[in-house]
Amino acid sequence: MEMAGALVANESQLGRSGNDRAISRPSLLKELTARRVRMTWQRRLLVGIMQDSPRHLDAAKLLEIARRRDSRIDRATVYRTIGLLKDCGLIDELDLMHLEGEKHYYEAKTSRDHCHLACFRCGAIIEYASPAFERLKREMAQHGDFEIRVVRLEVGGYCRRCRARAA
Amino acid sequence: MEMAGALVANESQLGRSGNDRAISRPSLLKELTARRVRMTWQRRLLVGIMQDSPRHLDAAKLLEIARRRDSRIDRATVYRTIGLLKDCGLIDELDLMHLEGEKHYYEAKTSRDHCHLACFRCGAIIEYASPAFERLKREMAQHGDFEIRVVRLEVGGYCRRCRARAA
DNA sequence: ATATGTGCAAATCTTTTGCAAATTC
DNA sequence: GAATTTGCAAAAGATTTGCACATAT
Repeated sequence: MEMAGALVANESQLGRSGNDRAISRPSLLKELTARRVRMTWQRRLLVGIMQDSPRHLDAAKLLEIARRRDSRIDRATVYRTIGLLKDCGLIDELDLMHLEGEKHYYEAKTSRDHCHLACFRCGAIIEYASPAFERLKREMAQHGDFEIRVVRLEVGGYCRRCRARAA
Repeated sequence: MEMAGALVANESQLGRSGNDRAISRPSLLKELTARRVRMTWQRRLLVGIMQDSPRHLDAAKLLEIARRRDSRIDRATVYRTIGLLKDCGLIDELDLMHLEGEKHYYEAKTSRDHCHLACFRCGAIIEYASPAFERLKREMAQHGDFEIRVVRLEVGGYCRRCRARAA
């Protein structure tokens, strides 16, 4: 009995969907202090934004939002903090199929990996998680004899709405 | 970031990953002429290199190799040709987990999609194809109601050899 | 007290672009 | 001959870095 996947979210909100359990996000701040990472107001600010943000942020957007709350924060700090969170494995880095430029997007790691379907036409980002994905990961780890730390599955194509519109 | 050794070439065993048949690569040149794309010696040269190359090339490496055969070729032409091939859906763009910098890597599209396992320690790139991957794609297309054009699955972690070495 | 993090500005790296000249069909 | 492609040089965009100063533990 093959269980199909779930559209986890549409462009913004990770939450619950269909008959899937909710997808949780651990507190980035807690995770950092648990790792005995030094805390500064800059890090608290940035991490707070990433935590709350409903959508995928790129470094520039993150800086912009942070600056609105405290203009003393610098671009370099944003990049350095992103690097820190990445190294700790607390956020994932995405390309979203480079729909607009070469920048990267970030999101707090969720309890279940999910992939991103990017519509070339309207730019919608659909998140998709499924047991088949988990199974594939398990298979790669076992059969490929590989200790998986990060997985990034991105798909480009056309969403239902755009296909209908083009027909 | 880290990255102990040099990027080991393609450690791939495309024909052996998963339990599958050999994977073929259609002739890029034929595909292009079939699409009535104008042919120039620059394009022939670049496409020939991509076709033959056993490993993943980035734009700079591609330019370097091309220049050895004809120094008149320009960096811009390389990028423009890559763009052309991408638009035609004849090559795939990879990040290989950004093991060294933000550049992109390219490979002629194969008859079956495969994913890339990148070892954070030794830099080896292992290619992995499997029916489970095909199944997942089918599921995403059907259940997510999405017309898939490009799929990119990249994994970062530690290969068997490096795990053994670290133990 | 000391190791670590930050702002600033400049540097680096990759990719893109405007335009006149060259090439392909 | 008209449309397209190229080389060149410069620009753009994203990210990183050196260093003197500030901050956290």
